[in-house]
Amino acid sequence: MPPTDHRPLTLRDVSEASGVSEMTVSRVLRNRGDVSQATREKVLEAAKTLGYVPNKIAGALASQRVNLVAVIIPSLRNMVFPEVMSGISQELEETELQPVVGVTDYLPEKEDKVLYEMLSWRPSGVIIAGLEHSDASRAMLKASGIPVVEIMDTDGHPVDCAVGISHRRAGREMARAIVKAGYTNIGFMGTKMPRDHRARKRFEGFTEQLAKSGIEIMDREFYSGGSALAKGREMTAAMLERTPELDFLYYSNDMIGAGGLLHLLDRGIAVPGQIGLAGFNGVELLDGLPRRLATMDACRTEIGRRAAQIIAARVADPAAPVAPVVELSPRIEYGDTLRRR
Amino acid sequence: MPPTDHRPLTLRDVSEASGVSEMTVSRVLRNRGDVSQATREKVLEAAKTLGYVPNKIAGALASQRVNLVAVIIPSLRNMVFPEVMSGISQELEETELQPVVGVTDYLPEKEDKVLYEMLSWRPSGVIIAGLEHSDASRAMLKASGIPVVEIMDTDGHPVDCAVGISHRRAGREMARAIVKAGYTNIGFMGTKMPRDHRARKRFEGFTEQLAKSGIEIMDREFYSGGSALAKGREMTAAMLERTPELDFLYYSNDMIGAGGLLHLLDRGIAVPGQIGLAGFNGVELLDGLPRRLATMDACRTEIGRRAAQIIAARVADPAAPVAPVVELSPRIEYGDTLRRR
DNA sequence: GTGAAAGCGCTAACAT
DNA sequence: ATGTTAGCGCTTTCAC
Repeated sequence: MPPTDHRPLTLRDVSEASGVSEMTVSRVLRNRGDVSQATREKVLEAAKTLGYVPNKIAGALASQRVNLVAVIIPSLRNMVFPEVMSGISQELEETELQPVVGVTDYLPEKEDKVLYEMLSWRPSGVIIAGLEHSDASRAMLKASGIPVVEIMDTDGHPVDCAVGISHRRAGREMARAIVKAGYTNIGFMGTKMPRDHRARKRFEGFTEQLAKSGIEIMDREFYSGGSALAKGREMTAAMLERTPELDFLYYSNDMIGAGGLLHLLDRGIAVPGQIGLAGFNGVELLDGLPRRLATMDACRTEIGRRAAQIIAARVADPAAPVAPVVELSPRIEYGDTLRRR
Repeated sequence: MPPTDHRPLTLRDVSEASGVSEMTVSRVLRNRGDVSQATREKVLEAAKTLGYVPNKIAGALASQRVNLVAVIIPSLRNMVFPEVMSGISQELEETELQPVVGVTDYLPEKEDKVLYEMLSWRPSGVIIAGLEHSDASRAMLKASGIPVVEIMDTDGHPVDCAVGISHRRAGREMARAIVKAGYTNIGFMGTKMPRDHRARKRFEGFTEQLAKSGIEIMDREFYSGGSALAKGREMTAAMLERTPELDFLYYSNDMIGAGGLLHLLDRGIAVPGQIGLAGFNGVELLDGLPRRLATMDACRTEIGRRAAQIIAARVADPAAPVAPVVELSPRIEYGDTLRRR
């Protein structure tokens, strides 16, 4: 076997193999312009037998167009983001655009880096989680001149436009429902992530609203690392030990809430009679637990869809009108752990 | 405000702003070659104040190098894959390489499309889930001339090389452990996914090994869609109704296994005394359930790491020696649902 | 319906 | 240490 030095095939190779000019080959491969049926077939045939794969790098440089949409999210391990991704993919499937994911691990420095990296590929648009970004990132986004949609959160000022829910409001509404249901001794558990602005805003909205009813959180605890389910169990056990008079536990996510629920059931504590529970996200994952945890849907797929729609519309027509902020309205799902009044 | 027509900045702009040749600007921005401290600072200053972001498309075309590694997986919604991704990211973090994800939804046609799409960006390597690909995909991978690592599975013949576990063996080993523990009336539950070759291979290995002990599966059921936990519950209930003499249930993944476990506990059935259970994957997610489900770790992070290492090594030195197949050895985790003999 | 020429924004290779 | 030249593989534009 000859030492096949792997020079990738070029348009020229297809051109020579088919006896058609590079230009016409290019037209056939992109379905652009009029090409006779005869030449079209010759070209396709040649391209296929050679195994030609077009070079998008050269194409993008020449055409100044890149069909990529940069999607920048904090993590893939929190089910929320894959679900947003699905919404985005579904919507972009109908277009020429393709999502490309970058992960920041909730680190602003990494966000800067990932964003810079992605922008250097000159994508057609950016979808980025959250409204809190470094000055450097905001500057890059503004200077990029491409459509930018900030997702998940609407409490703040987008660079370009935003699609999400108000986490502050979500926290307030949950507080209202809990107070209305007659609970007064309330504990909070969440993740120890100062960078998780959305969890923070929910917490703030929650405590503010409680304050309006003259209620203050009786106990709180934050965790990091490990299995959320197990942590929910442990934290709940510890908190009830410490503060036995609690009658409601609000969790910053459904997984730790589920852990808490399992602990209470193990202990034979009446839910929601003796102690009520609520989480956040509405993860389908948990359907199938002995009780359905009260929660609030974060509208993940819908957010992805809407964001993708905006990008697609702006790519199709840069002058397309865009609402600066699209705020979706999640509803409380009472499930079986928050009594209704 | 003048109608800022957004021509993105080029090297030339930085060159003019700093009074340094384009070539030297390029050198500074890439930390290549000797540049005096003075010019370096001038250039960095100019680039920063202008907000210049290099154009990787042009860079890649000129240098014929693209620091991207294509990672092609069936789904992001199955936690297995984000975990593999983490392993890959961790490992690539130390290099210049960057992972780019493509999702196939377990559809061969989509795999062809995604692969073609990614290869057209001329990545430095490909990491792709599974060993089963269309002829078209195998041909593309071979012709690409770049390192290709097929992951997750080692039962078959890789195009280039593979890192994973033998799912057939995993199925056999679980069968052996179950038989050894004295269970004989065995049921199986899994996903209705003819495309999930790894689940299929586990099932095949499982039944083959049982056959050697003269045991045949007594009942089986496959589901699709919906929450795995809930489905596990339902299927388990239905199966025990139908075939009450079952004393062991083997699930193709931990989520449905967990659903089954919750059902049995609700019903007050002794686990693993009356009925034993086992799943597959070793998802940390589930730590915190009332019992730890017997399972087998799929070595997800490790697989990602190893695959990334291979790509990185081959990019650094194309002649680097590579083992054609790296087979990791998952161990049975007995947990609390499979008695030990 | 098809082709030829110019150039997209960078970097390799070679000056100086 | 810095600059010059010639492309990378395509697409745009214009000519036929």
